[in-house]
Amino acid sequence: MEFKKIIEEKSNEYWGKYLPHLSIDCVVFGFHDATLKVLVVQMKEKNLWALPGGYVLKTENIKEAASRILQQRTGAANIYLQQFRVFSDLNRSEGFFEEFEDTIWHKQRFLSIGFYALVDYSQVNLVVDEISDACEWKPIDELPELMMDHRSIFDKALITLRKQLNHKPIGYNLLPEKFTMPELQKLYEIILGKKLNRGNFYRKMLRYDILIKLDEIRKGGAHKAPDLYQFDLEKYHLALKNGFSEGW
Amino acid sequence: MEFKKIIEEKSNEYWGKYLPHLSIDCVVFGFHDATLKVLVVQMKEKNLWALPGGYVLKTENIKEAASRILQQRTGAANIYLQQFRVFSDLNRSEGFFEEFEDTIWHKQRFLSIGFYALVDYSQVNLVVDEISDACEWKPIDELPELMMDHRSIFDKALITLRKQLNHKPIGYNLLPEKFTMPELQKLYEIILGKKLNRGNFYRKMLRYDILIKLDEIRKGGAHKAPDLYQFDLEKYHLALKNGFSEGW
DNA sequence: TCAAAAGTGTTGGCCCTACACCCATGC
DNA sequence: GCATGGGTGTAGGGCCAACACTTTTGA
Repeated sequence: MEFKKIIEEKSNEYWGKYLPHLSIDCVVFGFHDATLKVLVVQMKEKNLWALPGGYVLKTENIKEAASRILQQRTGAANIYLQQFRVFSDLNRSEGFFEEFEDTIWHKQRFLSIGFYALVDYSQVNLVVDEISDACEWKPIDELPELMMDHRSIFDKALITLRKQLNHKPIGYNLLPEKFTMPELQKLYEIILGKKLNRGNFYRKMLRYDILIKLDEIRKGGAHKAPDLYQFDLEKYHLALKNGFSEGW
Repeated sequence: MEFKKIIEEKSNEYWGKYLPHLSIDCVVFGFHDATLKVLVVQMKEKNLWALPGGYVLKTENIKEAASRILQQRTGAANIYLQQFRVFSDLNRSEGFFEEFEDTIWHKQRFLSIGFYALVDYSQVNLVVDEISDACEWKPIDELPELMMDHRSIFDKALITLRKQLNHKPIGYNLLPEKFTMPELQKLYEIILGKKLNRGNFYRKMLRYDILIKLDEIRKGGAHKAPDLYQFDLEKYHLALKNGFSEGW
């Protein structure tokens, strides 16, 4: 079906189902191939990229809404979610649905609640929905141009992620269950945006006493097989309560 | 006029003026008499205390809304404001306006955007409005019972304030222009909830290089007159960009 | 044999805590 | 003289950055 038709059809349904004026946009981070990636969707016929988002049912709270939106998009449940900011500028959607009637749902003034999400890249199966042409992971330094104010939503999410690295279980949620020390270091380096010294990183991580060294190693790669670790969840959450010391 | 009458009268006006389902609640901090205080208002006839709050005009963004709400309440403009969280639980207002018609503005489901505000206590003139009996500063450890989920809004604000102490101009906005080193230290101790060593605090503050020592001292008190300082705004904001090192 | 990973050692420096001591001064 | 404030000294410890060396091992 044509984009305009779909939007018009949805409109009536949405007015009854969702809270007006309120949307949710998600910045979904995943880590793969030593790269931090973000989920973006391409709007049908608009040839424009956007952050995955949706609306808040009249019968749910905003975290449930974000969770539902992402489950539809990724197939994954129990995604780690943090709200980080409300975007409320009057002109944030500008003339985006100009060609539609004023009574259409999408043409309201929307305030958007920004969530960032951390997912295990390997657990995600992307879903392309009715109003999008594509749904893809993009490296954070190769993001396409995003519609409306989604670029600044992303920017703010990344800054928040960086600040919370020592206070939230970010490593745990972005990495697969088993991972190597170089992978963990790479993740930290990307989020912080700077190189870290290997030896010092290794010692500091072990000193935190939140990792369990497994009896396995990762075979198959070139060179020496790296050791595998996993988080000691109990100690990890205990450490997060206090926050790790800052200042890398 | 009677509380019920006022509410009913406001209702029609509000439906036209404000965005539905959305409210703003402010946790306003002030520092006075070596005590961190919070602004609370007493609801008329309800004998219940609440955080000062309001709604978002259809023609303003949320920061403008919070600013307007606080200006009406305190007479002060240019108040330092930070949004920190959206509160969206379905039962957060419970049966608070039970005795009213379902169509009344106040009986909607509200999502509330939490702001914290930092004000110079000495610059504030409190205003009691139509639907409140009182508007008072209360020490943070002597807060009265608050309506709805306002207690948890306050709790979250205080936690946020503590976390942001080294990343936002919190000292600057809570203190008068000129202040003494013991006052500054007291403020830090209260926000952090622990005693700090005087000599070390003094050296650390000076090392930051964000204070200007004035040629005046505060006469009149008992004992030795303490030196007065003010913030070097330029250096202060520069330092905040990077964030002071954590870990008191 | 080469390259990546693992593990360890060392150095100097900074900052933190804790405690202690000095001086100044208002009442 | 006493309480408060201003200012400084120091000892010990922790962590950090930077650098360097060794060992292990898969392809």
